[in-house]
Amino acid sequence: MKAETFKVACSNCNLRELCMPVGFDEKDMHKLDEVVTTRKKIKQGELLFENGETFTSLYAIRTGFFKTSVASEDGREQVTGFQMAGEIIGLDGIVSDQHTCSAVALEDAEVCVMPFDHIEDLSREFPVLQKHVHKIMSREIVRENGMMMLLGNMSAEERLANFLVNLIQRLFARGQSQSEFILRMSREEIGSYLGLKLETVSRTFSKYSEEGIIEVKQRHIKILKPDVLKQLVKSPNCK
Amino acid sequence: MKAETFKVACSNCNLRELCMPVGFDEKDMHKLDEVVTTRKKIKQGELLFENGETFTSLYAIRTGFFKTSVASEDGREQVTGFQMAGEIIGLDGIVSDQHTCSAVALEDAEVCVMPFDHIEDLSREFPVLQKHVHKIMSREIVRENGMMMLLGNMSAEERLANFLVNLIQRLFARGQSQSEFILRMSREEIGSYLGLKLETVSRTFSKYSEEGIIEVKQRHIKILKPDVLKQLVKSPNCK
DNA sequence: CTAAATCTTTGACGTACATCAAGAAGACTT
DNA sequence: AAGTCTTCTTGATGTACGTCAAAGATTTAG
Repeated sequence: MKAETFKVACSNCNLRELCMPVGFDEKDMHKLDEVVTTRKKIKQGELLFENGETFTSLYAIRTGFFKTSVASEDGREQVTGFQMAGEIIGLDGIVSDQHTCSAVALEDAEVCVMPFDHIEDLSREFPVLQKHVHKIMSREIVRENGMMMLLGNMSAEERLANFLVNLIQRLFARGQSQSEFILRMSREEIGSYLGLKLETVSRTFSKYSEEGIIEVKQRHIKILKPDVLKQLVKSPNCK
Repeated sequence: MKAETFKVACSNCNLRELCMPVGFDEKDMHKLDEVVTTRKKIKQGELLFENGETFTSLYAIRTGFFKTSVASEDGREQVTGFQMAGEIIGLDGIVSDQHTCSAVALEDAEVCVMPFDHIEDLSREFPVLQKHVHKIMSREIVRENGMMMLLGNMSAEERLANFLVNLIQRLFARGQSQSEFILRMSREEIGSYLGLKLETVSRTFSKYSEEGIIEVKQRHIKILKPDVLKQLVKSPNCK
């Protein structure tokens, strides 16, 4: 059940600053529109791509929310990231021409399909696009370095604080409320991402709640003391 | 104390198949030599680059062995990788024009310095180089996804088995003995990489040793039952 | 509107790994 | 060759988080 497709352009996309390079003049901007061939709608719970699937395209998220995950031989799942509007997914597929993780929509979503061949062709023509692609990939590498720090060194409390602060920052960058939001993922998915069990995630939420740092009602989160939360975060030290 | 530098070429480098793209003809091959400006020697214990340092170049390891690590605000260290001959380091620096991790030589080493500007210029000219750069970055992303699985889901025994099997495979690709080798890193560094304490690493080595899977004498490792070790590895499932 | 299914919370208890500590084995120094 | 330092091993003990279980809360199905 493949979702509908549309023909669209980056040049007048309100997310452009989040997902595409700046510094294009009018003329080049329209050439850049060629990066995106179509849009695609993904319903909640559906796969955008799956482990093992042939890699053809990167996807820019226009609306909605995704999780990516890898699976071990014996079926354990590790959530490797949560992605929202303006973010690019599919980079894992480049190395071997097939995806090594799966991407599932956690709410109804729409993505811009960017065939990687187009991206490569255009980025030979436009150095600013080339640079941008490199930065996107490097950013992902740096993010995962940070996740290794989190998974290898941090306590449950630090992990969850990290998770929440990161979420807040990304919501802020999108002009959404930083103090109140709805989690798109289950406790189990948060746990998988943070290397914890769902019970531990739940207990840690409760602990923060008792301490008056946040207010939790199922998936509704209200941040009462963002500063306390930020103090709990010992993010990788960038000089 | 900056190390000496040399002028050299990829075209006659014995590691080319590990670190550079194949499918170049004679003429292009010599253009590719421009990627590497100089070589640089790094003594054991010295830094190749450091967190916070301005990013200029990627480095291809010619000889020697490195670790990369990130540090948290409060000083905890997370080893993010061990790199050997033919591997490329420095990708973390691209996104913000400064390095976010540090690279230390664990034995005397020599690297090829590849200014990233050159790489970008040349890869606009040579699609095969462009593709190769993309694959290197994607490979690192996939590797780190695997590390997240390891750190988030695996027992100490699985982690160490994973570590050893990975090491063996990379030694094999370099024509070295897969059954006997010397670890270049301390128990503490292995522990940091695997999200364990050095005592746990040591105990797990001892356990494998008691079970006749490996022979351990300090940093000398002999693999007696590679198959048993491989069975312990539940690597990410690639369809 | 009721029933079933799913998700979340909370409690009681277990365990894998961490911590603390001390000795042994190498590795560098003079 | 003796002494110092660092790394590694092993034991005893502690603890943060996992596991198991049951009772709300919420969503979906009929």
